[in-house]
Amino acid sequence: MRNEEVAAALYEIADLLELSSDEDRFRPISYRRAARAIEGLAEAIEDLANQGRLEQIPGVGRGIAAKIKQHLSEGKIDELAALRSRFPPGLVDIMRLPDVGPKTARRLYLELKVTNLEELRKAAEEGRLRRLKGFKERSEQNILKGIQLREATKGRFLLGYVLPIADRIVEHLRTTAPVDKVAYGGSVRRMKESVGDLDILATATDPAAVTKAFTSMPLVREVIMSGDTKSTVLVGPERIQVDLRVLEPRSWGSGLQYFTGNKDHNIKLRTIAQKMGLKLNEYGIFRGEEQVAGATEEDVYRTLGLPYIEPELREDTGEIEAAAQGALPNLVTLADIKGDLHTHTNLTDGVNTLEQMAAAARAKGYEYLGISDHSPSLRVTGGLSEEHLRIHVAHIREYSKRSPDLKLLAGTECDILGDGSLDYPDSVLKDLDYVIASVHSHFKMPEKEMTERVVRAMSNDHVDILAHPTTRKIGQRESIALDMERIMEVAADAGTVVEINAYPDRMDLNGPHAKLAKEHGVKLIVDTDSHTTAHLDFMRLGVGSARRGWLETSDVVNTMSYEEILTFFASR
DNA sequence: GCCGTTTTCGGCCCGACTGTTTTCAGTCG
Repeated sequence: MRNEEVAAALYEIADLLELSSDEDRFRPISYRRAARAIEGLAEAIEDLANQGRLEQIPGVGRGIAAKIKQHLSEGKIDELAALRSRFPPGLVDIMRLPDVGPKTARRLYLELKVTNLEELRKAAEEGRLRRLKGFKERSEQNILKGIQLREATKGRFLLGYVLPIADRIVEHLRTTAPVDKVAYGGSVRRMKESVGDLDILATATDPAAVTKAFTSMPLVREVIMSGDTKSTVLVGPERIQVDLRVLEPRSWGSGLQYFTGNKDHNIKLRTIAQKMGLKLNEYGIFRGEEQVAGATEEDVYRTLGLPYIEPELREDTGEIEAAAQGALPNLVTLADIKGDLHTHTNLTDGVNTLEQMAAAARAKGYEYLGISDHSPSLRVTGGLSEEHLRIHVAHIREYSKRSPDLKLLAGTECDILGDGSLDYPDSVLKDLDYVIASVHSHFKMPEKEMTERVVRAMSNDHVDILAHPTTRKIGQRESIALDMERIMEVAADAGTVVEINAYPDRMDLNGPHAKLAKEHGVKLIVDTDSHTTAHLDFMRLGVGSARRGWLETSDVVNTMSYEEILTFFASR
């Protein structure tokens, strides 16, 4: 599947078109729409191209189809190459800073000769930005803050992006290399929402052959080092660092444990070993020279007097103590999830129809799917008017009635307006199966005001779920200023369900916040915020966050059956 | 560049907010 690669090229064309002031402002929109549709395809773009079906993709017409074909056959697109030659490559990075768009990026380039983030930082630090018309000291500070935020996540990648790559590499080695066992470790295995690199572990009798298979994978862009048991490569257009360690079978468990981390968790385990007169390292647990454990992770933990600790808990935030007391949670799993309640259709900013979304949910084996399209104030999403919502709801109910297996719930993702009021009147909200409320505007309110705003929304009796509470976008936008303790207190009091939004750049709430919610007795829901059928797969990421938050099935409302969850919302 | 029960041309992504503005351009969703 080269879908992501094609989508990336189209996104880049869109970015560069925006920088060209002489361009039609609708062209970038068209390219982005096509790129999103291609990302969401279940089929391989190559197959569609071969079958002459590219123009069946929504948003792909003759022009874009031709460019896709050129990309697939020649590995380049003439228009993209031409656009690239017009601007320095760093300009797109500048354009992606918060509060900076194409116009500002272009001016910074033309008027200050700034061509990348580093030069921009220098210009801001030297106070040169404020010389520009419309810029003051405040704008300089904002830009510096934006660069800082970007750097904090520099070289880090979204779990939602890396996890499929990890799966592919593991699968590739399993099928093409002489490995006995192979798995990924590191922060990916702990389901951290952003990860710096990828660790692959394997056992094999012929380590050199595994290393060779690893370094010659099609995905590899550069081989950094390649030894007998340890090698490092960079993969994909983002050049993500992937390390491979080939272990002896008797060290499989200890190696996997060691490379899963995190560091603090490992240090604590080694301390425990030490106190027992043992030594723990990546090769096993040793008493003197003698290896006493290491073949499996269970083996390692058991030898230290502990039950197995799930990877998502290994952050040294109390899991080792809980394990010692036999008080580890029985974590929720992906298989426990019976439905997804935060999804969009093409009536607002989703790509697929209601019927397509339902079919995809059915294919996942869900009992139910909730449709929650946007409310009117989110104009660009085509937020539904009251009248359109009523028609939509009727359509959803009619589908559900005809469907014996998968049931649909009619909901909304209703905007929380600046004053904490909701974007639909109560008379509309009361007729829905459930109501999701969320913040999409006025992000920069001070904490007190913002907290009161969200509290007011939660206090509306019709609001069932608070979606993506912090509204952060990883590496792009800071969390809004919220008193999270207060939010959780109010949620517990009002019975508001709080969402773990599994969309890769949101992952909101994150694990620690989810844990906080649980400690307040708040119920949570794991939702994908799907805008295409393919996005339903994000559930796995959200469940990862739930597990990082120590959540059990009883904490997560979409582990309930259809009847149970209907009753649950109706009784609130 | 795409698209079509208002259409093969002319709309589409509009309105609010922000910061710096003196009347608004740029950004965001």
